[in-house]
This record gives sequence, structure tokens and C-alpha cells, in this order.
Amino acid sequence: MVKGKLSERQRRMLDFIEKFSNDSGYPPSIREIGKAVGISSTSVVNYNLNRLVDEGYLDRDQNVSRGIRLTEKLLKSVGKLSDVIRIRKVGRIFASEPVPLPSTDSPIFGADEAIEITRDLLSTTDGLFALEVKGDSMIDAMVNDGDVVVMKLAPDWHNGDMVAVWLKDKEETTLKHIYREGAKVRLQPANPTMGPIIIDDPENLEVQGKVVLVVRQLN
Amino acid sequence: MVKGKLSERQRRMLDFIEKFSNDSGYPPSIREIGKAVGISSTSVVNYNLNRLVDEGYLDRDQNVSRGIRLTEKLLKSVGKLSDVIRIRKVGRIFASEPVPLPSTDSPIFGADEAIEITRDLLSTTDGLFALEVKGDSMIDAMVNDGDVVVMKLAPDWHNGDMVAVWLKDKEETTLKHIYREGAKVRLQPANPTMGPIIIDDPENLEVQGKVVLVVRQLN
DNA sequence: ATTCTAACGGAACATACGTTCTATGTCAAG
DNA sequence: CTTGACATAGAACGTATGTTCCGTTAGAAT
Repeated sequence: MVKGKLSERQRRMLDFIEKFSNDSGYPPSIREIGKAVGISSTSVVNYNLNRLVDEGYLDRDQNVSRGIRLTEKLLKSVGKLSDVIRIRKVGRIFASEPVPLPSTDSPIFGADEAIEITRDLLSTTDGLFALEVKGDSMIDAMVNDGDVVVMKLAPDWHNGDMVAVWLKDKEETTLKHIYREGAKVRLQPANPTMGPIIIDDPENLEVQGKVVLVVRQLN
Repeated sequence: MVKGKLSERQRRMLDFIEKFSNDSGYPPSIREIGKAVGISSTSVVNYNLNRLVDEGYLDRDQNVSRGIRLTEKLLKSVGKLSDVIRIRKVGRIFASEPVPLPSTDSPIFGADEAIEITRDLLSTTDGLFALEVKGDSMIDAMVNDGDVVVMKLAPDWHNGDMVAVWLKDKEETTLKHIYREGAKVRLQPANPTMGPIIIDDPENLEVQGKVVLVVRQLN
């Protein structure tokens, strides 16, 4: 083998080991690797595993069942697993109340209530907070009851941002894409079949944050 | 034992299993657990492991060495950040095509795109694949152009599951909550203001997978 | 053509490993 | 005091598991 270049068989072995370990919670045995990759001899699997150790993709512990460990080099080469960011849930978002903004007070949820999101999914990690949507009132924002929205404060919002807006006269929170149009503000539903709301007096609304991510879990 | 309350021995076992798994990259064997916790009999370790499974802290695979998996409940109780699960993106979901299903072949290593999701957000980690939504045709499913849907194959779907259905006569994919009603099938949009589709002949549809998570990134 | 190295493959082996069985002990409930 | 459920413990067993040995093959280098 050319040093630094993996054979096709070795690459298939790594791929299998990485997937198997993720799916099962434990590494595969020599025989499981052989079966998956089409190698009938445990000594050939053993030989190739040792080559992968030499190349730095795996560690092995001797005389131990499933004694295979993925190395950082391997994880990087499959596309480094993303860091996890922990975002506090500060409460729920209702149509009839302003967004509960993060503060130093005890949040509605327990102090430890949080959602964990991979870093790749987030455009920023500064000043994020999460809210759980209650009710059907956000459906024009394509956001369901039970969805989690990750937001950040938006002192400087831009046209097209999806924001949580508190409409003072209606005493209502809504999620909309916001656009400044002259002296007015246009609130555009995410659902393309719905029409916008034009706010003649921007003093009537309060932009409480902008949405950076929506997560919907289904069972 | 009082249900829901762990004995001291069981708590020490969990603590050891979690630490050992982190340090070594693989779970401990029955005998390693026994040695660490001071239990000389493999059947006592086995008995207590089964109690921990009953309480939801562990999963076990039968007749497999180191066939112990930490559950989400355990990881939460030790306050540990969620694992990251890498889910292959197998393509895009269009209204006018069937869902591109994951191939049984091993992919060329590193070739596919993937999305990384924290384990907490997922009800299962088996057999997941991800698709990016193209077009506005899924808006009745509350799913936007550009959203990522995480799915799994659904040989046994249940009433209420959100599934990707290929409608043969219309040559169209749609995402709907599915219900079996006698000999017919009801496809219910996620948007509560929209009416259902009744499928008189279930042979006309093909359930291609069920949705377990929707992720929407906004910039 | 020959030699050398890498890779392969089957077989054997010893130990690791999880499961099962049987017996005993503890303690709460009646 | 008795009973039953839970927990313990040792032993046995069959299978899983990794390592080692020996021989073969393929291809590059000479």
C-alpha cells in the first residue's frame, strides 16, 4: 500500500465502523466488520485494521472485544462532527403575549431547560434563546404548535428577517418576515399564499427578536 | 426495589458505564462492570443491568459483547451534552418525483452530504436519512422551500405519522399525516385550516418514509 | 525470470463473554 | 411466624471474540 492512501477495502471498513458505532452505541467486532465488507478471514480484517491504526484513523486496545476507537483524524475526514450549542429555553411564545425575553430573572421553565443544537445549523451563537410555540396562531409563519424557535435579539433587523413582533394595538405577537417600506413596515407571512400586513405607524410594533432556526419534532 | 428509585449499586454501575464509555470509546463488559463495582457474579451484574433497562437508563443488545447503550434518559440525568448524529442527505424532495430513498450500497466514503443533529431531537437513530425540500408544494405540511426533513423508512406506519406519500395517479409526492380509516386512507395536512385528502384505493399510494424532524434555517 | 513485499485467506486456538440455572439471603407485608 | 418478591452469588455452558500461524496470490522491482 502507498503510505497515506487507503485501499478501497480500508475505506469501506472505516465507513462501516463509523456508521455501526453511531447506530449501535458500540464498535463492531472483527467478524462483524468482515461480514459487512465481504472479508471471510478474521486475519485479513485484523491486518487492515492495523493498517488503519498505522495511518492514524483508529486506535485499538489489545485482547479486548470491540476494542476499536475512532480517532479525531477519522472524524475530521468524514467531516468533523459539529460542536453542540446549548440554548436556554426562556419560555413559550403565545399570540396573546409579548415574547418572554431572556433576562436575569428565573425563567418560566426550569433553570436547566435548554435545547441542544449542532453548531452547523446556526448562523451565529451569540445571544440565542429558544421558545416553544403554543397554539395555532403562528401557522401563517409556517410554524406549528409545539415547534421550537431559536431567536436572537434584533436591535438591527434587516429586510427579509423573520421576526417576532409585538403589535401593541392588537396586543398580539406574530412571526413575520419584516420589510421597511418608506415610513411604513410590511409584515409578510412565510406562507406564500397569504397577504402581508402593512403597519402604517411603526411605533405600534415592537420587534422582540429574530428567528434563526425552527425545529419541529414528530414522533 | 421501589420502582423509579435506583439502589446504590445500580447508581454506581451507571456512573461507571458512562465514564468507561467516554474514556474508552466502547462500553464495558459484564465482567468489567462487576470488577469495578465489586460484584463477583456475572448474573448479579446481568440482573441489575436488566433493572436499569427497565428503568429506561440503558438499552441492551442480546448475545453481543459490550451490547450496552446509554439512553437519552441516562445522559440527561448526568447532565451531559447530547451526542451528535450524522444523517446522510440523500437528495431533495420535490412534489413531482418520488422521494430518493437511501441506497443499500455503502456510499463512497465522504462523498455524500450530511446534516448533523443532536441526539436529543431524535426519537430514534436507526435508518435515518435527510432530504432538502424544493419548491412551495409542501406548504400544506407546514414545510418550506429549503427546509430539511429527517425521515426514516416506514414499513409499519401508525395513525398520525407524518409520511412522504407518492400518489401514483397524480405522480406527486406529498407530506401528510396519515390515518387508516377502514379500507380507505386519510391524508391530513399539518395546517389545521386545510381539509384532508381521502384515498379510496390505498394501492394508489406508496408510503416512502415518515418524517421525524423538520429543520428550518433562516439567515 | 526471480525476488520481495503487501495483501489475502483458512484454520486453530485460548480466552472473553453473556446467558441460564440453581440455591440462598433479606426484608416487607400480611 | 410465614410468604413472596427482590436481590444475591456461584457455577456451568455455549458462543463470541481476537490473535496467531501457515500457506497462497498478486504485482512491483530488479
